Amino acid sequence: MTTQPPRARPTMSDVAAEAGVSLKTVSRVVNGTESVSPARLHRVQTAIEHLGFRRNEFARQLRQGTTATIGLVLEDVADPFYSVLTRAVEEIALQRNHMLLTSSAAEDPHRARRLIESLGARGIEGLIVTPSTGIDAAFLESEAAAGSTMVFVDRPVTGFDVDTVLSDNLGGARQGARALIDNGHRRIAFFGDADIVFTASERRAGYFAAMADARLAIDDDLVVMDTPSTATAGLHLARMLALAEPPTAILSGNNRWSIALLRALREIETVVAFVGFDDFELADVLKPGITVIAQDPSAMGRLAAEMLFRRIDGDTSPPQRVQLGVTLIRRGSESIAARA
Amino acid sequence: MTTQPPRARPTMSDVAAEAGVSLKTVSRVVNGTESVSPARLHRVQTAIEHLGFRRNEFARQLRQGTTATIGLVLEDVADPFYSVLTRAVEEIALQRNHMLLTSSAAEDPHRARRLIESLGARGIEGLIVTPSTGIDAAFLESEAAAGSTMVFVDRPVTGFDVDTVLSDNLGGARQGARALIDNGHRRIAFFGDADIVFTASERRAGYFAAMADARLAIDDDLVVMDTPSTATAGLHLARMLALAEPPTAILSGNNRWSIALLRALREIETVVAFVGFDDFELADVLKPGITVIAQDPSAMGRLAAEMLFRRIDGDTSPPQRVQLGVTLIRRGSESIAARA
DNA sequence: GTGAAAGCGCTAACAG
DNA sequence: CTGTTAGCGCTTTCAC
Repeated sequence: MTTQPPRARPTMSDVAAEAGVSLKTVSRVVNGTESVSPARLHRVQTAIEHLGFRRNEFARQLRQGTTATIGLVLEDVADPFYSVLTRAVEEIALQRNHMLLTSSAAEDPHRARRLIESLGARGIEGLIVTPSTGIDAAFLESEAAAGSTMVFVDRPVTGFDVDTVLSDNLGGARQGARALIDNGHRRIAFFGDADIVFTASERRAGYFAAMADARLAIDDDLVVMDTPSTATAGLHLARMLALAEPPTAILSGNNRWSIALLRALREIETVVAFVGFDDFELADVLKPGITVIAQDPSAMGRLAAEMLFRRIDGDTSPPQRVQLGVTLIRRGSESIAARA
Repeated sequence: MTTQPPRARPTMSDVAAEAGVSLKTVSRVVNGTESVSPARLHRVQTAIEHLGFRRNEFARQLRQGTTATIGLVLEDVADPFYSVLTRAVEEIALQRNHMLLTSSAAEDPHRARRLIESLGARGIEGLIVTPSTGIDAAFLESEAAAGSTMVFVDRPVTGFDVDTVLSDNLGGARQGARALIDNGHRRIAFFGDADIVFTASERRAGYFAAMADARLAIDDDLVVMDTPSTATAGLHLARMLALAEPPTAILSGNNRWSIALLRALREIETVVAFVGFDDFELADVLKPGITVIAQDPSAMGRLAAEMLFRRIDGDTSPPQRVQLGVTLIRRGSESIAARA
């Protein structure tokens, strides 16, 4: 067992000693800000290479009071919506020479809180958050007061007014429902996430609005607000299809419901008209192609990051809430006949 | 005597002053390591809450020489394979109270290098990397020597022996090709990424092996090694289907090729037997279900993170290379008749 | 139990 | 152009 000697990273003093110059001269060379005589410059550079010196960013940041790091807390990086958003934030951060600390709150407000505290303690300069449903607005406010600028994305936080980037959830769902109604459907089922989730209730409101626009009654039997799963999708479908007037179309409130529902529909070999909120890979390869209301997670991430950096740069204008449009992509599934 | 500018984070000295105790006592309370008399404890706690004090992690880390942060550099977080892997790494990091600095190298070795340097300078304790094809092994080695333990995932680095987590790429592709051969196919096309990509050449080798096992000749016209795109998928398919003996089956070397090919096949309304490397959402909803060779990105991430923390904890045993098995999931697309 | 003093590695301020 | 002297906010001796 050879225990390695603690290979201590060489410091600037080590370099200074090796090169026979002062600490400050090394600092000048490393930062390249001020000029140093060619002879010394060379000596220092040689020493740096020889020792394999790298500046300790922490010491520097401690001194300068800046960390060149931003944080991103969202529900789940493994979800395509968030992973695309993450990538967009990364790009902006990289442009600004900042690194990104990321973490998934997994829909758990306690975990979200812990993560945000942990990021705050690390002195991030700003934080982009998808605020978990149920997270304490007062906590976020105190955290923001403690130093890190915040931008909310995907969901707002009631009672705490900060820059926020949202999709037009209501308008999108309304548009999707209308596409089904325009194709002659009047019995349209809606599947959304638990209604405490902001996007879920907004989208349901869009569905209600479209139904009201067409003077169609809402049937509670056709409205499901629950966490998506293939099993529950199957149960609800079975229940609905056994109704005297079964639904002829489905409006799915999110990606995971769409996938669960399509899987369940396939299992019971049933075809109904379908529109889903959120685009997903292969939606165009299925037969018929699945019509979706597409958000632009990349644009949301980019915008949130840009807003954040504007604040970091000192912008003190009032907080703004930006709502991005969504796009109805017609691929055929919305126009399946009301009676198959 | 220094007047506090607005929004300055309170420090331990501020707390000490407010509570009328020494700095060290505050430190003791904050860390909870040593005992403090109840009276002072209370005074300090009150001061902490009153001032909204939070410990500056950077100062602490500077002093202790530890950052409680690990880095993750992969090709693209937006790719489901990597986003699932990321999530798994996050979980292990969280268990260990570490935060995660992530970034996408976007298949650009220069960018990868820049990111890794940037992470190294931030004093991360360890780094999990999907080494970009073409990245300099010497650079990685010097970076590792400079302090941060490394673990490679998904791809090895030739000439630099560190802990590595891989999938059984060769065995998986061989198994996939055999599934097609067993269904009577002899003209099997293979689509892989550019052959400088480790996983691509391994999988091609698996395809070659299966063909050799069955004493089938390789037809170069049926082997494509290129970056996936729907456009090129269409061109290659058109070319192949115009051959005297067109392929009756396709083995796709990765996720992106699978999607591009399925899209192109749908456009030209052609059905061939199909097996793809990497599982993907909705593979089971398509008709027929798409048979895949499934990797386990979550297990890969978890394993890589566990190996990394073992090293951080001081394990100095020789580097190991772990190969995870893959699973052939039969969903029907492999058994489409050789002549449609 | 408690506190004073000495740094961690770096940069800023101010001489020469 | 160069070096000296202070710190950044915290933990760590080592005294009391």
